[in-house]
Amino acid sequence: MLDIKYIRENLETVKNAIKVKNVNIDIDRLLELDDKRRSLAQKLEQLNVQKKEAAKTQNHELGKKIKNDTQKLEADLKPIETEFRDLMLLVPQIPNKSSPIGPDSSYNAEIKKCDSMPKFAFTPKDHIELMTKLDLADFERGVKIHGFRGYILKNEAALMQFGLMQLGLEKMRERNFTITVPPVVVREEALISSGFFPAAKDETYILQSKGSDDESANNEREGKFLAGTAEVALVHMHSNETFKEEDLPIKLCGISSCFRTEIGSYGKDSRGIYRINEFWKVEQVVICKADMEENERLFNEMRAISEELITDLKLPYRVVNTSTGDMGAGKYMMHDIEIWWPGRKDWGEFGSCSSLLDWQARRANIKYQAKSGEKKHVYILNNTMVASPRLLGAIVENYQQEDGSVIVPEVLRRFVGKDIIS
RNA sequence: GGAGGGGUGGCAGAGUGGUCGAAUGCGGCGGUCUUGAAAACCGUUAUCCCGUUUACGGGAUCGGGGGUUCGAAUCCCUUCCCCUCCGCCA
Repeated sequence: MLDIKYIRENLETVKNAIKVKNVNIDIDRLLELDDKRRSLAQKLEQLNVQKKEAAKTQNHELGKKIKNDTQKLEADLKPIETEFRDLMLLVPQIPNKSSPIGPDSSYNAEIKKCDSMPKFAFTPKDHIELMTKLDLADFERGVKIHGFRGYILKNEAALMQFGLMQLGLEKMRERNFTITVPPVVVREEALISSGFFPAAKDETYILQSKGSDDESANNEREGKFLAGTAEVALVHMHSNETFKEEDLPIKLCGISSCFRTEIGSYGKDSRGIYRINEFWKVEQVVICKADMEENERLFNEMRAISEELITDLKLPYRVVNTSTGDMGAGKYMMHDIEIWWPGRKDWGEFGSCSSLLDWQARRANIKYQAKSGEKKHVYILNNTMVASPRLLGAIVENYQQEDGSVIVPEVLRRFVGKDIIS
């Protein structure tokens, strides 16, 4: 969310952001609603003054009339407020100037690439074939249980997955992140705070809470949702809180299962473990003061942690500066780290490092008291630490040998108990 | 799943229809006293919004939403959360 005052005063900037981010929102309608709501609110305030007077003198006649007028005005105001609020949630963050402008990922710009790319003396197989043959994954039975995009991770793959998570956690601990295991079943508020709702509602699993047989009892009940990332919890956990500047930055790490419907990408990556409905993730979220230099410093720091992990795993990777249309409405800037998958013969996303500035903080109402005394919204950043089993696919494809066996990366051997899977 | 109690300012805690944005205590800030500090005493101390704009005016807020009433922290409905007891269960 942006400040409505900022929107009013920087209309061209906001309109441009809407354009380059490919967001569908009628900004003129928003401004019209803003005018209406402010003028109605003023009238209501005046009526309230009169109401107080009438109540003091116990003037029933006048009071009734004022009450009537108030109710009429309120009835007018309510739908305006609702529509205003709904539109406000769709206004995107103004993107960083360095981000390439373009509607989709084809405009992403490579800004860094590792030194050496792998060379194979044979034609590398993809992870589906490798994992199936080595009994590391069972896709057929996974589908039997879950349906389309189902999978079962098995044997060394299962061990490696939690080894990877553990490696990520060790890096988080070294850097004094607070390690958490937050809820993945979340209320709607949490998804609005973190910015996933209303835009990404399609991608979120909804749970029926209780009393589902009894419609009358269920209508008012709060529905619950399955979070697509621990970011949801890590952002919302501090909603309606005010930090002291000296306590920032707050560095949080969340371990969680993640759930995504992948509606809208039915045709994409329909096999394997690249795009699935449930996976595990270790996520970083950092809350800092509203300062661009601090924001950039932390952004680079967070990205470097991910790069360090990939370097430990000796995987070929690159970093791309994500284009405005691909980064998501709330983001100020986003760098994707991509790993080369020799079997797929393509770069595959490992994770995204993002800064949203105060866009989430305004939704979640997270502030800090600056040393100067004034209260400001915090800046919030997030980055993937480990996402698995996707990462396993990249490992298997890169560490395969001609006979179909897979070497276990050195840093993972202590979790798997062997050097080679065959 | 059943029965009951409760959500009030930074914290504790009064207030059950008007005089309440809210007693009192603690904490915070400023001052008096003191060589300094403590104690004591005096004063002050919520957030948000709108308009005017250095001091200003007004409004909203007692978990959230709705209702009753001339008037709601207070009454009613609903929802969220916390606590106690019983039951069930990992």
